Amino acid sequence: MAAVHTSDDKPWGEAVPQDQGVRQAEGRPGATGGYPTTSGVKRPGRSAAGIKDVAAEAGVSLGTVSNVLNRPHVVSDATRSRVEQAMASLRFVRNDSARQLRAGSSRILAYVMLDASNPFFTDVAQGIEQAAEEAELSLFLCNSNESADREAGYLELLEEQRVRGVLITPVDPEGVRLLQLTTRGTPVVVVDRPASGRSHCSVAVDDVLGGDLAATHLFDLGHEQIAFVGGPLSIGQVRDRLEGVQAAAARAGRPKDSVAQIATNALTIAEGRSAGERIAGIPANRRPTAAFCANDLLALGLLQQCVSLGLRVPEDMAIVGYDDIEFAAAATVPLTSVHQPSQLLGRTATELLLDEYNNPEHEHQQVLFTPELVVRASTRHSSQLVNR
Amino acid sequence: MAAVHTSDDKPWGEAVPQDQGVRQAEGRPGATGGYPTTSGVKRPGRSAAGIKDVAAEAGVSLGTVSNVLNRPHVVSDATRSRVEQAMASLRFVRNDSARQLRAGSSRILAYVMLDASNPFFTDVAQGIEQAAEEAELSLFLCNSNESADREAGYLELLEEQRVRGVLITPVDPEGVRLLQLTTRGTPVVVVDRPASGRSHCSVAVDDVLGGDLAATHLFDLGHEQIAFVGGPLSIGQVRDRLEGVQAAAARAGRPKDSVAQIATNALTIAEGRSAGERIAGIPANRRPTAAFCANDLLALGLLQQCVSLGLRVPEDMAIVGYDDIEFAAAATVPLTSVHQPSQLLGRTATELLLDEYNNPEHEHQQVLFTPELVVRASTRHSSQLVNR
DNA sequence: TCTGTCGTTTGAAAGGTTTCAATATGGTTG
DNA sequence: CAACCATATTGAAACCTTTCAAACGACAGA
Repeated sequence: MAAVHTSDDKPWGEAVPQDQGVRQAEGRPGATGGYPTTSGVKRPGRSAAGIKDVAAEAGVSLGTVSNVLNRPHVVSDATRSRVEQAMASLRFVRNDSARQLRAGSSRILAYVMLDASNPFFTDVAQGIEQAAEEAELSLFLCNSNESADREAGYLELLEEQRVRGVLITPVDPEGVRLLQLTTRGTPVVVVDRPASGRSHCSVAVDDVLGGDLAATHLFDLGHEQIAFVGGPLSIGQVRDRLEGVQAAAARAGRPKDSVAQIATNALTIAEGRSAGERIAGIPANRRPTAAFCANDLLALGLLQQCVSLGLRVPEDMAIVGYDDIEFAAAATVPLTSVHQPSQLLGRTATELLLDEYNNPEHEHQQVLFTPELVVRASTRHSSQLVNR
Repeated sequence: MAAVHTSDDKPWGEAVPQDQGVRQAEGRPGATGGYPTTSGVKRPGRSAAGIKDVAAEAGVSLGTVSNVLNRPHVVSDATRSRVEQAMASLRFVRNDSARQLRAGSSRILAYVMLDASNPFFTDVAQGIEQAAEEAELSLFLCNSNESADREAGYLELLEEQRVRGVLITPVDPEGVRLLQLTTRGTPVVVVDRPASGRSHCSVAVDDVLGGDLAATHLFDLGHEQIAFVGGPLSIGQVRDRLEGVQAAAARAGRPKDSVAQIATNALTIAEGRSAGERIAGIPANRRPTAAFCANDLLALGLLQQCVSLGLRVPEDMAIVGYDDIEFAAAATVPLTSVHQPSQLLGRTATELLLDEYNNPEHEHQQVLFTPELVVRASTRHSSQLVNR
């Protein structure tokens, strides 16, 4: 029973082979070979002392123990400490399922995020978390990872869990599930998209304006030909930002073809690189001199590819991103980007959610924030290097 | 009741003022001013149709409805569809608290992550999520954000929720709470740190070896003086990586002072910049010609600062990071980095957790993966630009 | 017609907590 | 000394589901 496992026996199911060696030429392989494993023992097994056992141990009634848990002030100091001691010695852990079943209310909020690996959304999550903490609520993060199925699964789960409320940046804002939630009584706030109907609150940033700001900035700098890098257009944010670009072009009296659309399949770094390749492939005389990317990931990929193909940024190619994530500001050529108040977005969404829960007079709102352009070196000639 | 709110009345609690205008000189302010809000109406109110109501509506017994939910095959087609119809018309949502209370088991896993905004951990989370999905379990993410309090709060909550298991990259690996969990019967797997005791499984990467790989690489390239950028040393990973560096130096027969320690207060981009400033401030003849950073965030900050202060990378300053996050590979000067199999880490941890739950013979294991050095342009002279 | 079998449905118990009206215990006041 | 009060504690009901032994009905075989 207390045997020590050797590394060739793998008691925990499928083996996890380790790819090893150095990826590229130079490195040293280091100590290759599998992973050593050792073992501990004992499995305590959920003993599950309940409130009842605690009561018995402390020589009081059920109700008193419950009071210690929920209304400590009504119970005398002596009894309370006796009960607390009993809890400790029995290793009592309150069963939240039972509590919630009886009490009806949960202290949990959930944020179903579109893509946990995009720093923009983790920023939003941070804002939510702060607001939740102030309200003494806990936050669970769920990553739909842009899969509608996963999103639906999480929504179902959260509904069954009777969470206090759900914040979500939806894959499909028109999905039935979202409506279902509110219809059946779980408050929902949509983050980073205006709500489609009037069935819940939403908090978003004016993406059309954001696109406009970016394009106007580039036109003001004298660029005649700019590229809009982004896609697919099924993503509302992308559509809106492009619309803003076109509005800016129109307002500035530019011809329709002053904006070249470079379509991408997703808003990722890899797609940004691919876009960079395509742009660099355009003959220099017809090549846009500036690119506005639908988000910073694309912009970073684009930036990298341009530099690696010998285009200078911003001299040969000015770049504007969107979201203003930390990595955009931290790029070797710091990126000009359209800043969204991401934490504030999260905080506001949470406050709306709480209001919906607490305030019987609550009425759904669509809050729209204003984005800001943050100008950095990627659109500013190096002669005027005033970074940071 | 269906009144439309004007923007100067803020029914949802504390006002959220919007900072507006453009950060730096160039931009256009765009449409400034507050946010317009509109309102919908109606609050459905948790009506809460239960299994009982469904049974009544469908004219069957409680047990039958439960069977439809849990063992659909035992109930006749006719009854089943009748019940399903009743569920739909009553908008029935199964109450998971009650289910879990009675059934005892939860289908939820949780990953308490150290820092949701560090891509390394979201990569780990991705691996966990995949493995969880294959086992038909759901994953909740909790962000301790490097706060021991928050971590403790989450652990308590998860324990009360009776989740199936907890994966965690702990702030404090020695914390009592962690022990408590396992003692009381919630399976725990520690991720990215070897478990301290033998009370639970752990999955980690050999950080000493990683540091060794990095330093050896730099010494092999001919660097005489290298800097180790990282801190605080209270973080185990940092200690180990530094230890690896020193081991490499010793093995290569380098003098003790061939490694300069540049201490940081955290593993962030900002701290990386600050380290860069300090390094650049060293007189050129005594300045290290290479830096190994305890993680990629530091390395990115360092890279940016060096370039902005006129040091060429890698010619004047070679840089090696750690974690090999996507942004490291995507930097304008792609970063050499010590790769950790982050997704695999998550997947393996999950498999260990499941084994602990399913297999009565389970014994705790400490799995250690081997890191790999990925060489990129930040340590390779541009003459041999073979990036990817 | 009786018995046994199979597929379906039922009824009641159980799970751990919270809530609340009711009771017990001392202590004060008139 | 009785009546009253405040404070502390109790007991039982309720929350909604799952589980499982038992009941049921129909039907085949004897």
